[in-house]
Amino acid sequence: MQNLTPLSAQFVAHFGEMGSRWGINRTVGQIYALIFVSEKPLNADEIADALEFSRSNVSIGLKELQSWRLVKLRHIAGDRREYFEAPQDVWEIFKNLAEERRRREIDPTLSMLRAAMLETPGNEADQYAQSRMKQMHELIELSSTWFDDVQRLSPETLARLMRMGSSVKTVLDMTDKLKSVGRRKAAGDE
Amino acid sequence: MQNLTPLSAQFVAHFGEMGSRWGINRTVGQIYALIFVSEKPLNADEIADALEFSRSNVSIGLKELQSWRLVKLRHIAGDRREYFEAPQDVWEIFKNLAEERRRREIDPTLSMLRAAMLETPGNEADQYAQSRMKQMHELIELSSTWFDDVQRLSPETLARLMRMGSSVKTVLDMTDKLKSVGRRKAAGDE
DNA sequence: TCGTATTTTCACAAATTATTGAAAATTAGA
DNA sequence: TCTAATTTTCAATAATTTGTGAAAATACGA
Repeated sequence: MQNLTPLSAQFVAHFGEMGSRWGINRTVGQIYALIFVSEKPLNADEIADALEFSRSNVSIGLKELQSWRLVKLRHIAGDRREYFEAPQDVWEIFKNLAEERRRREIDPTLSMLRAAMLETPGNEADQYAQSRMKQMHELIELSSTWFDDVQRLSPETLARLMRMGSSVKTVLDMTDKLKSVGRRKAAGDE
Repeated sequence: MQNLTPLSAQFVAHFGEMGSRWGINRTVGQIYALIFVSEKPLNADEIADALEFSRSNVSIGLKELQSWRLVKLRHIAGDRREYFEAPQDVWEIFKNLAEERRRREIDPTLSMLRAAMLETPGNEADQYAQSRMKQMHELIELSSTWFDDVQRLSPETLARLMRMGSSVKTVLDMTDKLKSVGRRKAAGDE
């Protein structure tokens, strides 16, 4: 790799290797890694040059990264070329990625399952199959609306929640107790 | 697909199509779907038969699913063949999957980043690159220890937490207030 | 509008991954 | 140990995905 320090080269190579596990390809992984660690935005030629990929390959890779919202297009005054950079805030990156994955990997399944819920099972086996699909549907629905909610929290709140770890349970229990007291004060049990 | 009701056939086909997005292949996706909606455990021949795959392909697919901990091997009395089933509890499935993904898709990156943190940056660009890697490392570390913690919660507690959605913030704030009162009572500020 | 810098598309070649049938290995009883 | 049922491996081929260079399209300033 042209011009890369060992530190960056290692990072780029790792992203290349992991790319396929992450559902992007080697090239795309490397391009992203390069952009991520670069202080200033890069143009396609710089990337092709640094990674020794063909210009067209870089073009396709950048399209792919844009579709994942992993890179942002930037224009630099007095330069016609398109420059790319990764968002500064890693939380933003995380959220974009999660959203995009959800859109591609989860939502289609959710609608398939919703449709399956509406069918009338034809026999005993079908009835079981549908009940399994229902369980899956509920789990996915729950976790994805939860994700929606959490996503709306500020990075600070989110980080706070995470640092809290499993002690959320204690808080949850505490809240329950308070709520039940409130309920008892206000009216009878439901 | 041999013997499958339209409902199951649709489900199986969907998992086949989504497979590649999820990092497994079409065959593996379909095999899993079939096992998931089946009331009783299935053996490899039944699967090959139902999906019209070669026996060897099914064997490879089942190995793959076992490595993901998505299917469990079961033996049936008086039958030498190996039978496979999916865990009953969808939360268990979710957790297994998440754990396995983490092991394969996140942990290797975490160690690469840890190693990168130890290097001494050679120049200004390297210094920036390392700071970016540090940001990434912190984010991943935080979310994965959080995941460890949350995973230890019972399915009920977890479901409760999720249903709570964004109102966790309120609870968090409340807790902070209580804690700060406690601190003030006990000693001075830190 | 033209000319040029830049990006994108596309057909093909290369590489990788999936699938198969047959052969080999394993397993459990007789 | 031998036999038969069952599972796994493997080499071949098929299918899919990735990467390239050249050509086409686009965008912008003169």
